[in-house]
Amino acid sequence: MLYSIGTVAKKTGLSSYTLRYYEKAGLTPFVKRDDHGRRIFNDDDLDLLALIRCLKQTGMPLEDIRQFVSWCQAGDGTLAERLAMFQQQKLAVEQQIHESLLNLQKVNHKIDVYQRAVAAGSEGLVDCDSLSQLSADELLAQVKAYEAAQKL
Amino acid sequence: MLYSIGTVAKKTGLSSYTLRYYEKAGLTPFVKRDDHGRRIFNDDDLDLLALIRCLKQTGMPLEDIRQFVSWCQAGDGTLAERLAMFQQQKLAVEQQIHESLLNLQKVNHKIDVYQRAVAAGSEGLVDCDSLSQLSADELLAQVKAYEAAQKL
DNA sequence: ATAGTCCTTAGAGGGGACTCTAAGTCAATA
DNA sequence: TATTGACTTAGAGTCCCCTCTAAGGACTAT
Repeated sequence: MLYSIGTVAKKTGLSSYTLRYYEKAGLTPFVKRDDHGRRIFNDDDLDLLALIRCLKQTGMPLEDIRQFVSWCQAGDGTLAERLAMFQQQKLAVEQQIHESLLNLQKVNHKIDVYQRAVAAGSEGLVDCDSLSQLSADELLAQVKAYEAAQKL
Repeated sequence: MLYSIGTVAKKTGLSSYTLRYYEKAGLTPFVKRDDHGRRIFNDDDLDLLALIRCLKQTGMPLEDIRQFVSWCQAGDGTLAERLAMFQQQKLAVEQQIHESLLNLQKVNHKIDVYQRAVAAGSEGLVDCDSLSQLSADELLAQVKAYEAAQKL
């Protein structure tokens, strides 16, 4: 299957502006053109776009993604570099999850505090910073409950 | 205890530039001055800064944080708003964790693919997109192992 | 007493990632 | 045939969040 930029924009959630911007930034050198100079995307391109999207979501700068794509273009000689990149990105994502869990904990504590404050009618009546930490198990139980709810 | 802006910068990891920028943006109207006009932070201020940092980490725009701080300044009449804000932010953080777990899964899959490719010497020899999804339990086991390693 | 360090202010500069405008081409439809 | 709509390009503008500069004042150590 072949797709125009507009179709790809709808399918990926990236605007056509963004898709052209990505091309200019060297992220999508693989996209071909038709005989009128218009971009045509195929299914492999969509897969790679999805991967680019994933990497961007994990906080990787466009420049690093560009590097990765150019390694892909360069062929099998760059397999080790690509593996190393993903291994590093794995650490980054794990770190993000770690921080998000800590943030969730703080936010949950605040919800608890404010619920009691609303009930009491005043913030002064509740202990606002006795941050009774949840255990790792309790945190994981929260994540698990959430995932169950989402059928992840 | 009282602290100068430089001390606070070291303690919080926010630069003194950033601390002044936050004040200009209305995030820290609570910070007092000494008789030379220099900012002096107390321990409550550090607590609030830590909270601001947490909210920012969860992706909240500075403008929304400013709103929250002004609710705090306004007193008990705004408790419900603050509770609602944290409840909404809880959903945001849970969503972030959800996405991070999916990203971790994709990255892990890529690591697997590239490890096999490196072993085989070519990308062409391995199935690159049979994304054999991990179960939620396996994902959680990963998070748990990571947390155990970090003594969270 | 002189350098160094810290602070103040207003305002300019920068980076990342878009987001859009303007002017033009092309193909299909009423 | 005329218009609509999707596409092209280069380049300007925007948004968020800093990050720094310049010019100057005050304290601290040598």
